[in-house]
Amino acid sequence: MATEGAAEAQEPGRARPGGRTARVRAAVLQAAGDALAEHGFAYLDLGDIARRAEVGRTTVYRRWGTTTALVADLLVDMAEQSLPRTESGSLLGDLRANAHLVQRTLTDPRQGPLFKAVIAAATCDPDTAQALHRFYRTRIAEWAPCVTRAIERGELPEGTDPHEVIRAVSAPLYHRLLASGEPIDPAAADQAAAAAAAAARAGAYRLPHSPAPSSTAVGPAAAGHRPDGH
Amino acid sequence: MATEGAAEAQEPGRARPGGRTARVRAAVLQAAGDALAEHGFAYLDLGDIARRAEVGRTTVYRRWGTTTALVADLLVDMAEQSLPRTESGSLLGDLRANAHLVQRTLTDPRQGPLFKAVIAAATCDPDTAQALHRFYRTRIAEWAPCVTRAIERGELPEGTDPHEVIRAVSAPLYHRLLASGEPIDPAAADQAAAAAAAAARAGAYRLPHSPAPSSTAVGPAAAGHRPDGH
DNA sequence: CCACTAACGGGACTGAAGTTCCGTTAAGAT
DNA sequence: ATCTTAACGGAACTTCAGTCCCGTTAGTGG
Repeated sequence: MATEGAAEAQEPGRARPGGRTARVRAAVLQAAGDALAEHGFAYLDLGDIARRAEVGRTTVYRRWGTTTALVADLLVDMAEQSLPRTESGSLLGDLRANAHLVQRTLTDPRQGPLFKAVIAAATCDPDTAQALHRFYRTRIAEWAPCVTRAIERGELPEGTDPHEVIRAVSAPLYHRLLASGEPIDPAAADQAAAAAAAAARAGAYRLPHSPAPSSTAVGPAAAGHRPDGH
Repeated sequence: MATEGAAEAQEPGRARPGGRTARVRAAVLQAAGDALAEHGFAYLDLGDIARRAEVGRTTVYRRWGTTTALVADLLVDMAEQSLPRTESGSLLGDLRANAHLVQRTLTDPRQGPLFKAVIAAATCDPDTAQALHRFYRTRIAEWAPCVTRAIERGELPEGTDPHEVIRAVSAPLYHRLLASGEPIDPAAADQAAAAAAAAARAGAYRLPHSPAPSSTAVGPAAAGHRPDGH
């Protein structure tokens, strides 16, 4: 899935990735981001992208071919730009920082619509979906350490899945963005962080095959729910 | 905001909503659902819908005009079909039932892709987004009572927002469907339910202006998560 | 049951998305 | 510095989604 096959090896942009080719790619991805943020995925058209990027229409069709493939490449680009991450002393502090970062991103006039569009594109094409999953995997991995720290400090039960905790912070905010339509305000971010922290402390994110939490007396949620590894 | 204005009042299908018109709508919505589930929103085309529904191409264009408008109408239709809801005795039992219902829906070979497509469409058009929000509002409202019961039983703190708890159950599953790509299996459903229950017990979903939980300090989840031994 | 007209549907038309062709530009190798 | 050819880009061409026209069918009210 990851390494390019023989077919893709002869695609344009691989033999001479320097100078002009790189400039064209940057301009096109920039234009694609702008167009997606402005009009949404449905009204994305490659001719418009070419005009905005001031490159030949033919070039865009040859190198990317479809709108979903272009979005997939955009996601690869986005995954490479990682954000600086702050570190407070406590789990809740870190999760709140993460939640507020996501909150600001999703309400940003450019980023919010862009994320909506990118997710829409991913629902239409498996390769684009793969690219999106990778993007989130890298983003989540950047924040996982703060959960690992919390486990080491004894704030969370052994065997808690750090990635799952971080995803739990984002999930309600994305649900607002895409499904419920409820406002994505700082209060929502606080709530998301608090809920994830509480659930994590209660042992809701322990891996299925993790050691039983005998000494780490966690709340009633864990007591009632024995995660049957089936 | 919602009620139809003068402009929409003269749209086809309103003056004579009986017999043929209703049959055409049913056939078209059915065909639209099939097409969305099969190909995704990006490849949805109204000519194809007309062929599948065995109605005139012109009819589809006249009554709905755009793919997003058709999806919006489909969502109105989907909102009208409510699902039967079971009732166990406990909060966790009810939340797990809800989580498993969502899990089964999102992994269903037809429903899963359909929901993806419908959400993609909603990102591209405000009216469709409104229709989607309404759809979820009705679905969430159907399940909210079980949270209200839990509050009455003293399982959850006063002032807990029932809708928010139900949304918290769905959110991680939708995040898997649309963003992370992690599997949506029964274990994920259990986890989602357990996390929502734990967070709710800890008071994470109390309304901002709700009475301070001094006496209502609900049991061990709220108080007992303190890592005493840390 | 009949008249009226809302709504349907076939077919021609149009404009723009996407493809193909081929000459031009510049990246990378020697 | 020079050569090779990967990659770009203008322009003509093709295809088909979306529109328009107008005759036909069938709800609805009298």
